[in-house]
Amino acid sequence: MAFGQEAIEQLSQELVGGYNLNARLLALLRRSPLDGRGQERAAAMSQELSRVFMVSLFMLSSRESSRPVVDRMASPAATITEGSIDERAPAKDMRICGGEVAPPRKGRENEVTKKEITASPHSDGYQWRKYGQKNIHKRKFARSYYKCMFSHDRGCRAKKTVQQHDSSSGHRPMFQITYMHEHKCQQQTVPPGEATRSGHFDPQPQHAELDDDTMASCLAMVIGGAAPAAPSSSSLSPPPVGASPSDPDGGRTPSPLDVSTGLDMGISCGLPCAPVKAPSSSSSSSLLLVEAISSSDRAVYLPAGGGLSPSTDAIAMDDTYFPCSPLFSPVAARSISRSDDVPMAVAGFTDTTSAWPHYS
DNA sequence: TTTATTTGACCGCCC
DNA sequence: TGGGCGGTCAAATAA
Repeated sequence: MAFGQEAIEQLSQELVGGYNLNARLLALLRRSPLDGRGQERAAAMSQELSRVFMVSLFMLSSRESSRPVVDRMASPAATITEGSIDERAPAKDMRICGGEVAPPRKGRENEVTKKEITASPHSDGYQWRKYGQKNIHKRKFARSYYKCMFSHDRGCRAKKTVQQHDSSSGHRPMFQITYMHEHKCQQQTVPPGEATRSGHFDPQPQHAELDDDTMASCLAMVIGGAAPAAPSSSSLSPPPVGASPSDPDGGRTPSPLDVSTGLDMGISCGLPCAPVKAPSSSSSSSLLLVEAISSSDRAVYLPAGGGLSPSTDAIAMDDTYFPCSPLFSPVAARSISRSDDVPMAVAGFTDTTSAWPHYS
């Protein structure tokens, strides 16, 4: 599930290979006209690029989930929805419990409407109130219980439980969310940047699923250096607030990038490929690493429009950069500062000399 | 002072 | 029938 350093390096190597290959292909195509031999070489390079895609996707899928690549492309991102499940239906014998099949255990009269596995347990656009937490037998992490914020006012019975996977305690925690009862409160999804005091929702309710175009765009950006599809206008709005990964229960501790902190960084979060601004400080590196707020993952930010140049001089400090995390997960982002005296205040470029994504 | 979260206690289902 | 366990309540606590 979690990406180890070795896996990340493998994936990086694959993508670096794809990048170099594409550069050669581009150079070849610019040599016009292509003779027969040139066309053959271009076709071979294209095939190799396809292989890079497949290998990379396979690595992602085999480490992140057991779902087939194609399946996940139809419903990408780090959220795996199991669809409508009613525990009172015959399927109850196949309860999913940390990826294992557990024996059936009939619960209260709670109609399970959906289960999903996600890195951002609050990405559903609804406002919830936590009403309990319980250590579950043989589970490493406590289960949190939430009610719809309007359960009292509007009689909405919607509930959800959040259970962190035992195997996801490392770099990329994953959570199983179980929803019970449909919302009857006509609650509007929370608009970006509009945080409640509890901060108990994901500010980008719809971002949990990337459409195919976005996915393809991100892939194209990684492999070919093309600019990603323009994100929706809302992605350029001020940075909304995401829940902290270390606090899946939606604690009240403000996020370091809370809107109210007034940070002037152009860091957006939430939507896939939301742009960030490079820091004004000088750097010789080509890579902006940011840490995802909602998943504790780190996303890689690439320069918009031109892809990455082998030359680090090509990185303009005031350019806009787009995220493209290895999992293409639409995550909220906050910057990482290597400076001890200004923790998490400004985005920082790493010291890597590689012109290609490097994860640390 | 208000509101949300935490946490121990209690309740009910299941084995 | 009793114990184990998950779900919920509500007082205490924190922000």
